[in-house]
Amino acid sequence: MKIGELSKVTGCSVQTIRHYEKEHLIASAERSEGNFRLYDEAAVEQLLFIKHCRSLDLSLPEIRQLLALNRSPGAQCDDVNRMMDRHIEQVEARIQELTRLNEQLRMLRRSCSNRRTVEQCGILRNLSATPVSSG
Amino acid sequence: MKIGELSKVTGCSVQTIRHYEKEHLIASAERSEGNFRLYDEAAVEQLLFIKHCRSLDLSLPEIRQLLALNRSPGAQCDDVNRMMDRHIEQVEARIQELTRLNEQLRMLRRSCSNRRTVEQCGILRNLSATPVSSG
DNA sequence: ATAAACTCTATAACAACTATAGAGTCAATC
DNA sequence: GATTGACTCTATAGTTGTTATAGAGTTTAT
Ligand SMILES: [Zn+2]
Ligand SMILES: [Zn+2]
Ligand SMILES: [Zn+2]
Ligand SMILES: [Zn+2]
Repeated sequence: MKIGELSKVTGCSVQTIRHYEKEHLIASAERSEGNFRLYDEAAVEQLLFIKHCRSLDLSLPEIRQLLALNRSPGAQCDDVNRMMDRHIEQVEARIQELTRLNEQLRMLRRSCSNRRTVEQCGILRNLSATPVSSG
Repeated sequence: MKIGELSKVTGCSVQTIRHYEKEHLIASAERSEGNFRLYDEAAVEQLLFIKHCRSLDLSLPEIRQLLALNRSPGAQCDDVNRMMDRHIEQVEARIQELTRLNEQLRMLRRSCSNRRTVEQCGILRNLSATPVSSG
């Protein structure tokens, strides 16, 4: 299987696959006589694993760590858990941050009722005022 | 006022201020005899405006647009409103996305109860399985 | 005169891709 | 056998909003 087919099968772009190889998320593929990368089913599996992780916003270094653990099946999985906990924390922190932001944005948006000139625009006036101290 | 003082007063780093100048968010500062940038109170105001916008996650192009509108006080402020609406939409979309993500992460996290070996780790097993189709 | 603290420009790094350019490979057609 | 088209290769730059350098120049104080 050449890289184009792997791309179709997995839904990862060709460049992304090459990028993952350069970043050592997948092993360097064997090459054909004409220097084309060649892949097998194992590559499909691994790429889908990576894609799944990415869909959960895990970073490439985090995924690299998970892949390494996956390769040493005897190890304890405390490391995996710690990583997941930290990652979940960060996601939740980001949600809180965006939620606070959203409230401020909606409040700001309410301060303009269209059809005004910029001069009287509550949005711009509020943006010009000293920002709300936000931690 | 030189750039270091402006930085202290506004809380923007020196590099950030130079960056904003390059990106035309603030006008090119006048220079001293020794080629140092010189600022006045208006620069402080404008930088605080930008900082306030950034704290709301408005992008630099968006801020550039707001600043331009601010400079033409006769214009209608429909543009401002449209931008804010779009921005709010995006923030809310991101919140939803992260919330869904968070649920999946927590579910995944529950599939491992520590002290197991990686081989039996529910997290890694689930990550290896075909991802949940997520729109 | 010299040192410390500041400023200048230009450039690279960050994350995770995406998009080019320019060259090479392969299969099929004429 | 030459040409076309689809594919692949490497290398490089762009995305976003900073942050961090390097190496040089300026100002202020001692
Ligand atoms: Zn993470
Ligand atoms: Zn308005
Ligand atoms: Zn926006
Ligand atoms: Zn586990």
